[in-house]
Amino acid sequence: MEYTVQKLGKMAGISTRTLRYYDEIGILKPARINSSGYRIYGQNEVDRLQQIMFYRELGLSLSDIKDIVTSPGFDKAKALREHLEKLLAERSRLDLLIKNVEKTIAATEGRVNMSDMEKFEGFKQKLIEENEEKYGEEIREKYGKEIVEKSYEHFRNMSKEDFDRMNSLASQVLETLAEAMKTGDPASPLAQKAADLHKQWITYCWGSYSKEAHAGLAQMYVDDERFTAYYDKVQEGAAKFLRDAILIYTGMNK
Amino acid sequence: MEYTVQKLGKMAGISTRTLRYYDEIGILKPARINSSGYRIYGQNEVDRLQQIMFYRELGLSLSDIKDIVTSPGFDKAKALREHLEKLLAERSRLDLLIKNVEKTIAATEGRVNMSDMEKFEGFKQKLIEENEEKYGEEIREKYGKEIVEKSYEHFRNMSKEDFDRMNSLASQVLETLAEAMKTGDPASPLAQKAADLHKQWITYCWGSYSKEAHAGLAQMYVDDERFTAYYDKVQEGAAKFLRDAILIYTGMNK
DNA sequence: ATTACACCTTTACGTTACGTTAATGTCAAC
DNA sequence: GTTGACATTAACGTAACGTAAAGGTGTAAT
Repeated sequence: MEYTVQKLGKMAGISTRTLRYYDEIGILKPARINSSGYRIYGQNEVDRLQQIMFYRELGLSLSDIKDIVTSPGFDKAKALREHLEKLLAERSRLDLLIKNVEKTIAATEGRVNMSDMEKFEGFKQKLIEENEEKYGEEIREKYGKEIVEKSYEHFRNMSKEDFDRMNSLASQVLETLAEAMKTGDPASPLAQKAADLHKQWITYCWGSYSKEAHAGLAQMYVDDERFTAYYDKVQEGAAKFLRDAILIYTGMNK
Repeated sequence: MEYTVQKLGKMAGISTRTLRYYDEIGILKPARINSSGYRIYGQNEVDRLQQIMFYRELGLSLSDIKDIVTSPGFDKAKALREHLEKLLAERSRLDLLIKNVEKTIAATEGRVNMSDMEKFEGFKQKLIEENEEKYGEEIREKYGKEIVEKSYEHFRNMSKEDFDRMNSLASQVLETLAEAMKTGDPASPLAQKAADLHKQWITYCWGSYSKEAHAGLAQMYVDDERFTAYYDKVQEGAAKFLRDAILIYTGMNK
């Protein structure tokens, strides 16, 4: 049986370009060239191509494969062992890369979260200021700028552990809030626990605390839909419930 | 502080060619070009180069790095996660390659052993023929060529299981021989068991059996130092002991 | 005979991240 | 003025093909 490039290529599942390339580098030459210059392959070439494909699947370079298939007495086992060494070295290199990339991703996501948080906090501070305006000049004068400055400062100097503890507190708030809502009572011990956790969380965030700001923030959770959405993912009405609990907690409900 | 290509290259531990290339692909352009056409880098460029080197160590392509360092709002975490995906895929590919190469090496070495065995057997047959000449024409006429032909044929058609069983028998011969030698008596049951195992081994090797050939081979174990060495690794005198046991077993000792 | 279409050919650029000449210009020192 | 260490651009080479481009061949249908 004789084959042209395309027939042989289809048999082996490779392109005609590949066959021409293999001819070019002398790894698989056609049995003969016909009068029109066409490459004609025979059974021997099919066999050799199968060998080539086999070694190629093992990831050997064409140069190595050439040595193997062209010199009959070639030490194939040695070539394979050397190839294996290379593969193992490459895998070690990859393992190291993967570890480092994973570490970097972790750090980067930390940073991204930090950065998002920073934005979030900045936004929050701005809202607090706006809010305090509603509550009156005297409060803003007393806490406003000071809190903002301290908060920014605090946030920038926050350690990884502080950050983790802060996030942990944030989830605890959500969890406790979910439980507390089953009681339906913002004055219930569980609801007050949620308010207390929320206070701790604020303290971590801002590095300082004041009832007024706390109550102001709580009101904002209801007034600003962006916050409402955040807390209402626990359950509908969660933002309102938390505000009520905090107002009771801070004694600002009277 | 200002740097020329060489100074910056030394700082970062890279070649001047690399810096020119980075300029060419627009990943790190010098702060300015002086009147002689020299590239002059400043602090910003040092910082950017450090970033580039960092991502390069994580194995990212320069094209990806370019995106990261040239557009400030680029989603680095996403790029890293995608990169990680690629790395993990590449490692899976490597794992598969490694497994296949290991399997191939095992098979190849198996084949090498087969081939070595074949040579060994061919050599043995030759010796048997030579030996039979000593024992007389009539035996060679009767068994010689026939055995050789059959043996070759048999060996070539041997299945993997046959081969494994044969090797298993070979080790059993050595084990039993070691035990038998403690008795010191080639006529002892254990020594006769060794001789019997050896007969089975021969039957597996040759696909046929004759007392004469068996006894002839046993004598060879003593006469030819290559065989002597093989059996004497069990203990000194093992080849001689085995020959005596076989001579008794075959009844050729009288 | 012409035409269409599938097949064949060679030549050559593009891919990645530079290494390596080659040919040539610049700067500071002797 | 020359030397030697620097700088420049231009160019090829690397691995294993993919992808045109430009053109010849084989055969079946018109």
